[in-house]
Amino acid sequence: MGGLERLEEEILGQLNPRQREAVLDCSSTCVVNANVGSGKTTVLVAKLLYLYYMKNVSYSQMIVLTFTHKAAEEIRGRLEAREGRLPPEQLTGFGTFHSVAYRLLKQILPVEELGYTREFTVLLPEQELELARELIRREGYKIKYPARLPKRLEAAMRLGSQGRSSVEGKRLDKLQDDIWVLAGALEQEKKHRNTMTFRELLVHGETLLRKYPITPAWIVIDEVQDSDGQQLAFLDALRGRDTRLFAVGDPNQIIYGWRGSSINACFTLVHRYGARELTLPMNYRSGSRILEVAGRFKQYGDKLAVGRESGGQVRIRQAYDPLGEAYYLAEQIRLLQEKGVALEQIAVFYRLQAQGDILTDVFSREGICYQVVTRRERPVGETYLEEEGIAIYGKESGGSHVPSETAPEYNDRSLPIPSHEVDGMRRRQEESGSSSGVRLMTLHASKGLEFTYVFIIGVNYGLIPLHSAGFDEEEEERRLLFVGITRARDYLELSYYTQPGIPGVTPGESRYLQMIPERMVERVDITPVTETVNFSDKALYVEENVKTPSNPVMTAASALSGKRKISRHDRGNTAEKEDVDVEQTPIRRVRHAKYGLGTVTEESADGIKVDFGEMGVKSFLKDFVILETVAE
DNA sequence: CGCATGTGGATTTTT
DNA sequence: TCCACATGCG
Repeated sequence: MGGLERLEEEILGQLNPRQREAVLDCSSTCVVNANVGSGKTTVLVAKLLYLYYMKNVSYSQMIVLTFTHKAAEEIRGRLEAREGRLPPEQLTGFGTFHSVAYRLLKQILPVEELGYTREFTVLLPEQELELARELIRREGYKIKYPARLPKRLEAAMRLGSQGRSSVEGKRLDKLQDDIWVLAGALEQEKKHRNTMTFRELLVHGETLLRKYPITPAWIVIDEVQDSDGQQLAFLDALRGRDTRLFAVGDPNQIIYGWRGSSINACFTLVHRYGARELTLPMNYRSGSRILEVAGRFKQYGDKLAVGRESGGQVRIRQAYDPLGEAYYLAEQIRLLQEKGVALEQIAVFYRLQAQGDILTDVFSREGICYQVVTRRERPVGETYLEEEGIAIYGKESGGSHVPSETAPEYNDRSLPIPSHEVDGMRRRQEESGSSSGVRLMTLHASKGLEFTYVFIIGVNYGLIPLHSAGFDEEEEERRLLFVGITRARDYLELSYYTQPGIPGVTPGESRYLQMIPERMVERVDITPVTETVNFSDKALYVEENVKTPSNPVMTAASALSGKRKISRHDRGNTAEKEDVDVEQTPIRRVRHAKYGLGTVTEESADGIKVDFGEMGVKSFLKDFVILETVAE
């Protein structure tokens, strides 16, 4: 008895009262609203331990669902840190929605009923598209908007045959092409080839679970706020009569509404199952100033309780344009680095991936070590699937059965690493000191991470919130900024462009920045480091910039150490300089890899027109073209 | 074929 | 708001 009590104390001892309440909860459905930094994963793992030791629920009777492999690994890792290594057969219910569905279909559910065999494979999105193109070629389907095939096909598949009849003949269907026929044929073809997409893992899993229910004792879900309709339906089918459901999430961090259903999954669960709702208050990992600012963007639940202890700084800064911003950041980062700050403790967030390009460009030239945090261009899903032993279409599944540790080697298929990343890595190796580099990422990618210094750039109207964001999306944009802000531990800097040079982006600060009371922030107007150059010519720019000693501006480093040397510059002066520079446009000769030598005839903020003589006059987007400036 | 007109989609990312 | 693509007319 004493042993059991000691064990309970060991599991619950580290928790605060609210966390403890969540772990002890035994309602049939419980939704925990976990604020940022409230110890969500700690609670989740404690819950699993508590169920195992105190409630005698074996791990194989639990289904533990996450959205990403990373999250699944973290939970398993923390559990195993306490439990020692657990045999995989006990953990078949642990993993992402998709991997759990996969295992059920492989091992328990009668897939034959749906026209599949146990040897089915998973069809990756690109492969499905390839299959569709093959069908178009083979059957001679006429499909309009070839460039939009992925989206149109997805819509057609989602709506299915019902969607077809409901849309047929109406305005939506006036294109009169074979997209519906293609969708049907593709469905057949996938069954014929014994393969299913990620989505179909859940769809088919749901269908079969409804007919052949399994009854786990507990279902535990991490980050519920991210689930879409299909995942909730799968969950509903997975849940037996006596299954208890424990879901943890944060409605303030719904930033993926655009790819799932627009309804909030937390609210859906509460309505559908009459769930008990609990709230975990925030721990003060961020400085109170930063929390105060974050509170302006919080939409659900209690106001953030702000402790009295000071700490954490928030600054709002004006930047000239994206290039000037990049050089400013390079400077700031160098100063922080000189102060001994580890580069991986510094992060820059932006709204669009394209905004990262100019940063990588400038950082490379300036010798700043960086790392772009993206998942997009790499076959991460594939890598993980292979590690989990999930059979992928077109690759030899080493036998009819489930995962074995013989993972075949197809690493040669991995996509090429973008060159800027190679640069970053090379620099990383050269500089023996820092192991990684400054983190550059979209606000979306920042979710779940934490840094000492955070710079959020381009907080202009038209970027944050994004210009095309409608009324519904607007709230999500606000949550996106909330997520970004709450990643900062000690220092947060928000900046906007006065000359964004991006279509649809208004000069000047976003309405969101005006939502922050002045008393919470310091405002800084910094004379752009870049004001003296025609920003179209990056190469030229660098040369001039290197020669120019940098302005004595207030830096993030000095701000934190208390030394303040703000230099506010006279605006009239700045405007004059700008005028002068815009007018001087020297004749420039450039070289293009394909068209050879040419003369620049016209140039705007993001476009450039070059006369290549016999090859003709070509227009390029500056972001994509590589032009070498030729000296005369 | 060239041109005018209309329409729908744009950005964020995981499995 | 702007851009790419489809369609229809001359």
